[in-house]
Amino acid sequence: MGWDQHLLTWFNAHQREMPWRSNPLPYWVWVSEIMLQQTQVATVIPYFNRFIAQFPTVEILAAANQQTVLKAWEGLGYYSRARNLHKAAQIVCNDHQGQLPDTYEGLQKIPGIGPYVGAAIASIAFSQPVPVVDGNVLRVFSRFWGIETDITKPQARVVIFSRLSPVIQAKTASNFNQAIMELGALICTPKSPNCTQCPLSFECIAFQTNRTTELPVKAKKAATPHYDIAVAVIWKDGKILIGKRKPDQLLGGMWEFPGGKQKPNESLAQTAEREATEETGLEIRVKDGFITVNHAYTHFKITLTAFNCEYFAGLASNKTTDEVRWVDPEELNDYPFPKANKKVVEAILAPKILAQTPLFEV
DNA sequence: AATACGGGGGT
DNA sequence: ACCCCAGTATT
Repeated sequence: MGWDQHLLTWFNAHQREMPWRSNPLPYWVWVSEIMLQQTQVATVIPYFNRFIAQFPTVEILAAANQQTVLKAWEGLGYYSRARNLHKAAQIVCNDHQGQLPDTYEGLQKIPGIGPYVGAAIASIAFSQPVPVVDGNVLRVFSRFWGIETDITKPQARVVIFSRLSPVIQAKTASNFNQAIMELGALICTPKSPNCTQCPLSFECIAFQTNRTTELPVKAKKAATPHYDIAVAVIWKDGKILIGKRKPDQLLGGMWEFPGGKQKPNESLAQTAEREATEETGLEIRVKDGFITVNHAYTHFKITLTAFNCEYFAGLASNKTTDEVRWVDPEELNDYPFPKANKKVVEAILAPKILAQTPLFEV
């Protein structure tokens, strides 16, 4: 029996339940695979269930507005995935009669679908014998075949894709691809792989030569910089000013409080006032800071401090954002906020019990 | 080929 | 702290 058969047998016995596995409709596979990019299964499951309940078909997704889709994506990150999925749904409905292309090449013409998702949909939804090459696959086969190509280099994908292509078969393409990824997630883990339970260990070069800690070869990432950020929660007649970030940038289409990076020789309160004026044209004055949030993005880290601010003068304008809007505090949860700003929203809305002093002593 | 792009979980 | 995660688009 070949190693691929051992893999499939193991998968039949050990695969996890996932909502999109119960019924691999192309639309479900599509949505799940977009969500699963750089995101663990456990994180995706609740988002997937809510998303399918809210947008049960590609037509309903296409008809939704982008803000609704971003709100459904709120907290999941990589928001270009949501913007591309929404745009792609409209393309599929307008140009493809609501049907996804059913080939590896055709799928990759759809926005947001690259080599991985193209192969995943082609194999899982359409039984095409195309191998997926994700982070799990790179790790599993670097070890299994003793490949020493740095898996952060594009070349590693080419090498492993071409070696898997003659192995994968149409009849079992869906399970074959999912089995490798499941093996990578459950057994052939980055640290301390569970080789004693691995169905491929009998032929695994890394295991047989005791090199599982040396493979895969992977270049280290540079340390990310840290920035101090101040944001202004500007109050006027009981409303708060928020801005919508421009599309196709970091956190595009999401809402935020005006603010930015602290400059040298500047207090955080001064940062909040300067940035708020630069971004909105308003004249404001900081009253008090009320929360500090630490947050890590992909390429940098921030410490964000939020200040309650008093409005003095000016007409709010969208100098650096797509749109600015005065909203009631109770309306804040209707808007999609990225994580760090969401924590500021929660602090605004939280009852300030601890800050209150008793009205009278007994 | 290199870089930008979120956020959560594991060690 | 650092690494990793069912990657893609852009340069």
